[in-house]
Amino acid sequence: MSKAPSPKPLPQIRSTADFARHVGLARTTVSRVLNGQPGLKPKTIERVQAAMEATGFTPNAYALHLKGKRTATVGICMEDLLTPPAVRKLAALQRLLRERNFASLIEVLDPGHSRRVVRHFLSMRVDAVVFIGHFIEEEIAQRIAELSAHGTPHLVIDHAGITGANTVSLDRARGMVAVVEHLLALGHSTFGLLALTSLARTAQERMVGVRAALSAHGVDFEACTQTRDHLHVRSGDFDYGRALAATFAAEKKRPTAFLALNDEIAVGAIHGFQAAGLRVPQDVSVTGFNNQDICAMATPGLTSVDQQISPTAAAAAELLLAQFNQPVRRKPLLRTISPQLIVRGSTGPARR
Amino acid sequence: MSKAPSPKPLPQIRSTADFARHVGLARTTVSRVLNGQPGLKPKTIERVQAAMEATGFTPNAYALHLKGKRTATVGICMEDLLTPPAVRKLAALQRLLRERNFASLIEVLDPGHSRRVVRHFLSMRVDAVVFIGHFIEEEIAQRIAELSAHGTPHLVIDHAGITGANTVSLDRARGMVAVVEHLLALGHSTFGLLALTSLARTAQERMVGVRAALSAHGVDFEACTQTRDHLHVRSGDFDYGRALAATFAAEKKRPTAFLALNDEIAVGAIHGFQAAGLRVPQDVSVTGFNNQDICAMATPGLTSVDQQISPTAAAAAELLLAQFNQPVRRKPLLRTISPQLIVRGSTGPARR
DNA sequence: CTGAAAGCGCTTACAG
DNA sequence: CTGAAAGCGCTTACAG
Repeated sequence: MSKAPSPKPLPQIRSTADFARHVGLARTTVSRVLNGQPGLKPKTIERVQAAMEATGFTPNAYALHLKGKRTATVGICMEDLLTPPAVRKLAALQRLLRERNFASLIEVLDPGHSRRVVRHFLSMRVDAVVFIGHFIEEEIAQRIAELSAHGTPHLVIDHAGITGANTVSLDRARGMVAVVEHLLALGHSTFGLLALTSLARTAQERMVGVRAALSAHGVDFEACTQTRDHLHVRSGDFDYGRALAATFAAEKKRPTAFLALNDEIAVGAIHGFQAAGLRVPQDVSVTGFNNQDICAMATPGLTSVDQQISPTAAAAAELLLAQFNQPVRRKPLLRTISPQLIVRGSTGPARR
Repeated sequence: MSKAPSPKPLPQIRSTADFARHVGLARTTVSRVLNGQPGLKPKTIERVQAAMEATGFTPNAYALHLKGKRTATVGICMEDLLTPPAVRKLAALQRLLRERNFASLIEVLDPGHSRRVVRHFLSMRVDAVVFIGHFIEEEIAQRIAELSAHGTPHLVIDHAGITGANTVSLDRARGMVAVVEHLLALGHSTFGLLALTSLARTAQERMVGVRAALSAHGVDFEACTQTRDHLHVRSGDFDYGRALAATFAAEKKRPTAFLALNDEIAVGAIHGFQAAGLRVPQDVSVTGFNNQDICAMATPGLTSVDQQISPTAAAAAELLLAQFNQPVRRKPLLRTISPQLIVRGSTGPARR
């Protein structure tokens, strides 16, 4: 490490008044330049800009917005920052907002803390509040009602079905329809469900798709699906998937196709089956959900359902802008994103 | 979807003046309650708090901080939001800051845009600016100099060696020393380097460790290390790793141990070797770096180097607080985190 | 282009 | 507990 450079002792400029004095102009004139107002000599503009560069002066945003200017800030509530698909949506949305000169305040929303976080956002006079992930339904419905009462736009990404909420969500049922039809086409007629019996909303949405697809093809749901979810504890998804697969592998009559709640569980299941001497996809087919990076890294590659991050973020940005332009609405704005099945090596023809 | 609940028509309360009128108290009194000042009747406090609940009034943060109160905000510049270890550090640090009642502004720093982002943070009068990731060195050094001139605390996480920067960084060289010693102990004496010849600082740091460990054990670096990095284009890391492995696999005399720049490349390499009919670790050992989730999901599990996220975040929070308490410093604050080798199935005794 | 003034929503002495 | 007042750093007419 080399030494720190001695910081140049800049004149302490803390306000436009200080700054105007430093440049030798009126405060009003400086303000005009800063706000790009017309009727100024090019020379004056240059002088101010040069002084900005030299001194690094930045007008106090807190004073600026107090005067009523839009804060151009969006508050984003994240379920957590450890779920890759959620973070990818965050990244994509933040990029779109940045392009439109919106800054974002990001907070992780621990259960029960949403009120505090949303109030902080409101005190920051955000132009909108976005929720990304899955939350406690009543809690968020409450927050949405408060935001609506305040006239603050909002948007929920991923968590469908919240009363009164403007929502962008993935059609998970449709994703599972695609999975089931893919497997039916490969000749499968018995299905193992991995973690799909969860009471979580996203699991239930998926189950709707599974049932619909099976019944549309004249297959009896009860007779041809099986689960062992209750036999293991879901601590880590990878291990849970492996344990579920181990259980199925030890049984004589087992399904030929396995549908997992997500990619981690699916990859765990592949490991579990392989460890038990079964081949994927020759003996059993396995599918995931989310199409994360790990799908490509599994052996064989994991057939999964892509969440379509870019279209999701684009729809989100669109719904936000729509609310900025026309804040008061009767009906919630709803947008559904269609997922896309990505077929890889983990699914193959059913074993006869 | 059910209908939106008709939002209760709250009286429009926009300021403490409105609010005080609504409660039937003086503005000053309300302000006292809000700031927890002494000498107030419990009844008054209750009345105000009840009204806060009922109306959802939140004092305007922009007016509040204008009066000179600390904004209790930290600006965080991220290299990107798609690198899992960086996001995990962000999540851990944000949690620690939140516990101390600091909010965080998070921005992705595209190359060349750091000035704009940092100026935005300064206009928001953040208490500190944090950089997480690897950046263009001169660019960030420049920003740090500006922040220092402004008297704004800063911290760089991960990018070691920036002139004058307060830094928390992983001792990557030490991590590689651990890897090399582990492999030497297993009897390996020839090493394939996967993507480690990159000019990126983090790669060079790792190479320092490799060289040091080898020479400490009397092994000639030139004679016993090989690379094929130049033969392929690094577009995706997984594919790059696979391609590099395929090249090595096709050669007769090849190293018995392979050290990858990161986990993705290592997992790709495992796939590449296995596709070529080599067994891991019986024929070749492979190591990664970062200890991401995918290490457990690979077959066999990937021996890797853990970044020690929690200690990193803790050190970061500590250095920030130190600066809040004593803003002006001569020497940059430096903290080094020791990584930890995690041994899994991808490394085994060298083949005779 | 300048300068004096009002106002944004808050806090903080200060006198009652 | 109340009320009038000053001030934080900005913008925005307004008269010169």
